[in-house]
Amino acid sequence: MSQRFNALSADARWQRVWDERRTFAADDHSNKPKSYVLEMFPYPSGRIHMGHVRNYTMGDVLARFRRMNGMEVLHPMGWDAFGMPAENAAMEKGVHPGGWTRDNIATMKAQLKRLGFALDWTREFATCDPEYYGHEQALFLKFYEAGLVYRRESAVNWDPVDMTVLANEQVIDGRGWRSGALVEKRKLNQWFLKITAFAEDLLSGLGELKDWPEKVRLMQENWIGKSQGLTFRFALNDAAGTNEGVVEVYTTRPDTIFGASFVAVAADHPIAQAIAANDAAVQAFIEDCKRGGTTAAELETQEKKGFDTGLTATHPFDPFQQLPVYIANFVLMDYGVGAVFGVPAHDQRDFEFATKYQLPIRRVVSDGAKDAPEFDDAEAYTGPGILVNSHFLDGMDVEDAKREVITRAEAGGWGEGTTVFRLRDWGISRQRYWGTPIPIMHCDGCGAVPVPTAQLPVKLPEDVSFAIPGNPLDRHPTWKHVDCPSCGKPAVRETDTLDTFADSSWYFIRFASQPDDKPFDKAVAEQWLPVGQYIGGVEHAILHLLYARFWTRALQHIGMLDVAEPFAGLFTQGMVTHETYKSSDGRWLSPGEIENGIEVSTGQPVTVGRIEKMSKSKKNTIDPEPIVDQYGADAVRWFMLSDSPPERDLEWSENGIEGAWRFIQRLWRLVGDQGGGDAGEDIALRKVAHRTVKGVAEAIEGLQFNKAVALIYTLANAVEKAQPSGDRDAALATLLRIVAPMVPHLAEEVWAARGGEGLIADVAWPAVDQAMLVDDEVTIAVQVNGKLRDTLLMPKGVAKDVAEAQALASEKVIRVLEGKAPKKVIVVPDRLVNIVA
RNA sequence: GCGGGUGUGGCGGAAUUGGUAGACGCAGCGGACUCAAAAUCCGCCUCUGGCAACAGAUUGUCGGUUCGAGUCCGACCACCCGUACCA
Repeated sequence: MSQRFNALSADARWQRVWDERRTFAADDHSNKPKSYVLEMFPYPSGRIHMGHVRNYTMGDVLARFRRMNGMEVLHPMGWDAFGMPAENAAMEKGVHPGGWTRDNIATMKAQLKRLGFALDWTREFATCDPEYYGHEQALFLKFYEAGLVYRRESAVNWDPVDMTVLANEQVIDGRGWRSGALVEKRKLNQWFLKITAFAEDLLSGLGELKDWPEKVRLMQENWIGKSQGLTFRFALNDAAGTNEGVVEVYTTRPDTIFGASFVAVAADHPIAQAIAANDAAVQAFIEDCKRGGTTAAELETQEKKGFDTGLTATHPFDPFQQLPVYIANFVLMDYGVGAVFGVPAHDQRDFEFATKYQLPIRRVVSDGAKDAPEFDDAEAYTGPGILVNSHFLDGMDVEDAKREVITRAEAGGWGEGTTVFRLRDWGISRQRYWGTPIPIMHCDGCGAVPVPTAQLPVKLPEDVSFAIPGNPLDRHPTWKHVDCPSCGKPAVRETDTLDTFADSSWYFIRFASQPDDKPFDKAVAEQWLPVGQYIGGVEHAILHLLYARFWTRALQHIGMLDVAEPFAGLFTQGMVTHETYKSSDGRWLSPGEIENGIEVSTGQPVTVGRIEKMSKSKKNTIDPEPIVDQYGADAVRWFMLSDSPPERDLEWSENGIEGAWRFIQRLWRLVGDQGGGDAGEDIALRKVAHRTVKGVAEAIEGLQFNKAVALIYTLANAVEKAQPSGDRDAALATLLRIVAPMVPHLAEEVWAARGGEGLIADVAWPAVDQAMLVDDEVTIAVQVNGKLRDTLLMPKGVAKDVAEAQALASEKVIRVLEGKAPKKVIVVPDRLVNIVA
């Protein structure tokens, strides 16, 4: 074997062999135990970035490891190919979104191939393939039949200059990103999926996902946001005291009802709308509420504004107390019933509102220190406590008081205890071209009519223009004009397309089974599902993962698939980061524009900024492809796995990849060594080898690749230092196998050179001899008052009193004790002795 | 604003889940080999004081529980992710 590992030739050779032999094509009919390893499929943005490399390397190591452990592994790849960037490219460069996307896919596929991932490319598809989105349309119609789809008005960001809907991302500081116009909310009729029908199931299902990160389950739980509260009605009166009907409110704090000082309704609440009909001032205020975008962060942080309607609401427990009714910009029509009562002393938002409009602030829950009705603290008290100034509730704790108010409201017939979820139905309408057409037609006579299944897929027209803003489907001359399948009269197609989250809500099912005539085959898909290990960025912790969970449950609900949870195991990996650089005049600079701290083009010194996520805007990206050219796939893979724990950020560094490359070469020299055939024993080395095998296996299964790497270094170090022996030869053979999932090209090359049979990709993971894992000696720490003073080498399992006696006999201990008698001695077997003096 | 997370040497991190803090790697320093360099190999490497033995300090900050805290509890600080039309 040559002195150096020639990565470039080895990479190409083995990638070709794996391709030709279809080594990683999963067999639906295998009788081996099945394992589905999946990484979140990429959006074809142009080129592979380091985040992809890291994500797919992790999944690849696990997939290869499971193959070596006798499993039939499904490890597929495809493309999340619909989305806004393709339309942006179309507008900026005059290309077709489809062509742009296809080109990107070709580039990125070639780049992925060069990293030697053990992927089943036979199952590849892109979500923009009509074969895929046609089946998605079929699923949409199944959901429609099952009553899980409906249409209603909902607000979008509206750019009044470009006359177009903007994504939240396209609103910058309240203005449209192209026109610069102030964005406003506008209501459109849009399609929704009834995810709230599954709120309870999606919540309780989290309990079964024990192989999900706790943080993701928590985030989803809070997102679904189940709360118990009271829905009740205030009698509504005008200024003259005449009854004007009722206003219904929802609250999670019925206990604080005696602290109420106002009622607030949303700007689009029917009461607000009714008053506005003949009051210009109210109308103006409601118009004012429409300013700005639709994001929660914007709504929550904007200035709290209210408009006093002049109406009052009668307190249900006190007919003499009248609460002013406001229209407020912070009340959302989408949550609860679109109206709340304000308790300034015990809700921070209400507190700010009351302060601004000089409404009473009355304490009704004691914080333990104060209980007078006058409230003079700087902020609301929202903690637990005992009710005060609340008539019959006085003396109760918060929970008891909630129950008491609900009981009385129900008895009095003016309210009921209700469960409300924060989760809102999934708005799936997008006023855009590059997405799955929603397979509905609108007929004047018949209303919304589903496209007949035989007419699927509803394909996107190719001849579209992006010269002007707005949805090209809407202004296409012919595409939307059809005959109603029900009555035959002229009708129009729905021109909204589906949210791309719909595409990614079932792609993992299509990977498992992809017949031509239906979205998937139930029995085949169920063989693979749920996905055993799903890996991707934590930024998807809520939306994508919740939508996919919902979609799967909806399929189960309509009997198409008997799987409740799509992803049994989830792992969220960290980002790849890099230093940022700025020129002397404040421009971002890419690493390539700098040499030795000097900007090459100007000769000016460069400022090194913070380490941040690689992004085009900060110019701190490193293109993986030239790195692979220079160092080979294995070095890149090794670097991606080393050092940083996978769930944390990984800082890309030149030193890091250099170090990985050096280790690859060292490994090559080491495992390339044929060994001397020496029969001698080296029990210590044998122990290290077996421990390493066990430790690496556990680390890979636990996706703790940095630990696996550290263990492999330890074994490599031990083998290098060892004298020739049969155990050394065995350790080398072991080392080769355990690095195979991480550096597969090098491993195949050595395996072949050493005359190994077949591919190392198909070889079994080494067996562990349990006897090699036990130690007969242990090092015991000796502490005085918890401070380490000495260590003792003792036989494993030594009796407590022996350990104690030896510890007390230690010279160092005697010196520290200075003749004082120990008060107490704590002995932890095989671990430590702590002398309390 | 709200929800979630992270914080340990010069750097990335490890720590048997309450029991010897700093494994392993990177960088650095010293040495070997070489005419020289690269590569490789050997050694040192948390900080402070000390020639050393050794002593003291140290896991974002402050406080608490415990024989013993990186790990548990409370308060705070900084940064990151998400916030429903970016994917």
